[in-house]
Amino acid sequence: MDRAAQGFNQSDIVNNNRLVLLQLLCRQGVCPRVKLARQAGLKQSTVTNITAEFIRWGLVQETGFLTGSKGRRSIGISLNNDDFGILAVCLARTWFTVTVFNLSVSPLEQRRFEIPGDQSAEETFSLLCTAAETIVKDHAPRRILACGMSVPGPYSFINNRIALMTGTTGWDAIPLRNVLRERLGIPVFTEQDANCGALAQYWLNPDFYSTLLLAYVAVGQGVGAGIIDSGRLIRGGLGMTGEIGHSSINFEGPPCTCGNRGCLENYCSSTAFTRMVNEALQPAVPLSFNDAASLLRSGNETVMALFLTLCDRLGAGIVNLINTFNPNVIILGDELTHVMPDLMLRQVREYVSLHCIPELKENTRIEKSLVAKDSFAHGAALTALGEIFSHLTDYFAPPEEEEKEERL
Amino acid sequence: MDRAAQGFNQSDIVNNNRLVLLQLLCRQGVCPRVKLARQAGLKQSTVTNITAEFIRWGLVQETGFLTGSKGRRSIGISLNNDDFGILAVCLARTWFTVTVFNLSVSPLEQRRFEIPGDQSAEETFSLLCTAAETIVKDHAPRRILACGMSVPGPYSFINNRIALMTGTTGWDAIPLRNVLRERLGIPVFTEQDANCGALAQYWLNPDFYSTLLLAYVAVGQGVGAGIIDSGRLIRGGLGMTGEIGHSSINFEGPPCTCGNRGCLENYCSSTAFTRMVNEALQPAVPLSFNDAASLLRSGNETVMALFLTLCDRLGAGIVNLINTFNPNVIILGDELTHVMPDLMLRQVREYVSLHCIPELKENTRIEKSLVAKDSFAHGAALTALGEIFSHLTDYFAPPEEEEKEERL
DNA sequence: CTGTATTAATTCATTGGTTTAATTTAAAAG
DNA sequence: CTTTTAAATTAAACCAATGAATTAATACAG
Repeated sequence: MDRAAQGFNQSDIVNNNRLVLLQLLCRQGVCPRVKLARQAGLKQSTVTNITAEFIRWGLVQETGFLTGSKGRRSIGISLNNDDFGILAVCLARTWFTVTVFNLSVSPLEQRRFEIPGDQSAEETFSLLCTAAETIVKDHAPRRILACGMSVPGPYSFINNRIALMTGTTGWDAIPLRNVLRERLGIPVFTEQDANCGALAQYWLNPDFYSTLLLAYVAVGQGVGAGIIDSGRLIRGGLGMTGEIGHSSINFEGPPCTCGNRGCLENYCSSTAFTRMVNEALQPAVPLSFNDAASLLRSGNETVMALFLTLCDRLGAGIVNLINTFNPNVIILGDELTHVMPDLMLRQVREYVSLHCIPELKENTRIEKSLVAKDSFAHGAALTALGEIFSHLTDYFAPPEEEEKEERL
Repeated sequence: MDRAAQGFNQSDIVNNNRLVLLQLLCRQGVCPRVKLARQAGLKQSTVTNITAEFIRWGLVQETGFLTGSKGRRSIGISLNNDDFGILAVCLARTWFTVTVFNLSVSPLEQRRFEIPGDQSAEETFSLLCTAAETIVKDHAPRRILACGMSVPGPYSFINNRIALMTGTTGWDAIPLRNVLRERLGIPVFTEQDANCGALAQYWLNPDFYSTLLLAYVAVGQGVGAGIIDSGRLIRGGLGMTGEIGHSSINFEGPPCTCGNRGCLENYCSSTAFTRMVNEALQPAVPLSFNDAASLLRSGNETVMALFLTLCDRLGAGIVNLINTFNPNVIILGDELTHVMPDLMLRQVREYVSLHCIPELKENTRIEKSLVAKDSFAHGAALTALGEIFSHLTDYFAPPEEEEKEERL
């Protein structure tokens, strides 16, 4: 028995129907009203009513006629991608980006900043705020409605701080969301990177539109997963669902800082890769991740062997993920997958096909990102967009004021 | 961005509101209309309208006055537990039960049948059908609205057959649901046992009413989990979410029939326990699970040591579950947990507290079943009840016919 | 070139639900 | 005994989706 959330009233209907139409428009770009009606399961007259309101608000535009079919020509409508925008902030451990997107989640401009190793969290955050402010100003008069922010690792939703940002310090003390909102003067929404990745894959790849369960696995300095079940992110009790980096693939394995043994992250993250390469090659000066990645790409046999073993361990983690969630699709992303994506994919698929329950394996596609190269920023934008679409009256003039003005 | 399922219309409102009220009634038993209105977020007049309809249908009854408060005395209403019922069929590997429940999911009568080892699936199923038919007839004139069925292991929702019933054979060929529906003449709904367990815990323990993420772990001949996220079962692509028995806690562990190595089930299931006890004690005649369990209860030191290790392995699986799902509550159930529940609980909690990310651990309660002893049957009943509540007009006369009759 | 079938979009009265506000009922408090 | 408080009901108001009729534009058959 699924739980019915709460009692509905008529405003819930219209809010839901507005959301449905906007989501369809966001995915499809230009599209006639009939098509929207069919896809939403609504009547054409209802769609006419709702879109008329959107057009009054300036949120949606008629883009001209669409030809090709037999009967009366249809009028294409689409989200207003000229006057509005969304800011996406993507915070990683060694860099951050600020990106302005239009409402169809196409990037208009991205600015990237490296984070030097000796920079404090406060300094970085201050630069980040300035970068965000600047790019918003530079895009005037485009109205940036809200800001979405992708943060690495689990993010505590209780106090709006980053909870466990492994590999960096000082971020725990910064109330990211509140400060940024203050500086920008627009609502700010935060989501952890793996969830952003999952959102980007789910919403931006038409193939996955009706996927029942999609998992995005971010293989970076840690390993995290974002999981979307029937179109909804699974968040769990504290919003920390998907911390698979600290699930164990060997209960007798080496101890991890988290208290567990044999954590997946210790076998297959960019950190682990760098560590293993350094241990194997014993270079005079320790190699960075990029150095190790270059060696791998250049075909160094020792590094290659390490990488393949790493992929097998990742495969073990993925098998557990499949047995636990029964996803239709798993998408591998983040730093480590970008080094040799096809090799990794082949090796992981191979391991999975040998170790997974056949029935589950056959129904699980394992892919690299097939759409947005920059999943985290796209997902951050989608996070903000979802909030906007769900609370339209916070962003667009409620009709009663308009009526008053018309009488003057 | 959460996906809006589809366009809503007014009938969706009323269907949802009916469902909300029935779920509240099911949980709370007798309760006045005002309370329902407050909890559902609806106005009193709406509740009056909807309950009036329920009373016309005979689905709900007024039970008399409730006193105590200051103003006008309120009228208690509750589900009609006299005239209607639900049949729950619970199929395990060595036994099955048929149980008649009332609409508040209290068991009225249960009949249990053992399955001899040499009995074929067809024979068992035939006996099961007869038992179901008989108990329904014996409860006439109570109208049994539908039948819910709990089946062991993952159940393929594609062709309504049991897909992977480990430890037994022959079940794959039986279209359980269709045959049983034919025999009983009422709708039949199937759900796998771990999901039934999760449903029972979620709906029948008031403490868990607003739990964001609840996991029920069935430690029986295999290990399976049922996971409820925001009141909805997570099902995955094939309805096989929660097959954690075949997630690995040691990628170099012993091979499993599923193709993987070091599967959780091989360390901590009732099957594994029996096997380990036999290997350790080398008795002349192999011990059954019940024999092994008796030895454990009697304090046999060898068996006790094996059991504690088993609990540690289960703990490793639970830690992975916590890191993967971030549940608020984990409930341990099924066969193996019933042997020495408190000892198991203590040992698992201990392992978890030593191996889990502190922040997650502190926010996860680990419990044994605190309500229904017979979680699977209760969950089967809840499965059927949910279907009834969601499709009321299939079970109760639509109003237009009544109006015609009244005119005569 | 004309007529017909087809399809898209709009308009407006209707429908069917929730809600507002007023009313009735009844117990407790002063 | 009156007043206050609260539950339940009732009837009118309200509001979003809908159905039916209308307008508009196109392809295609003859």
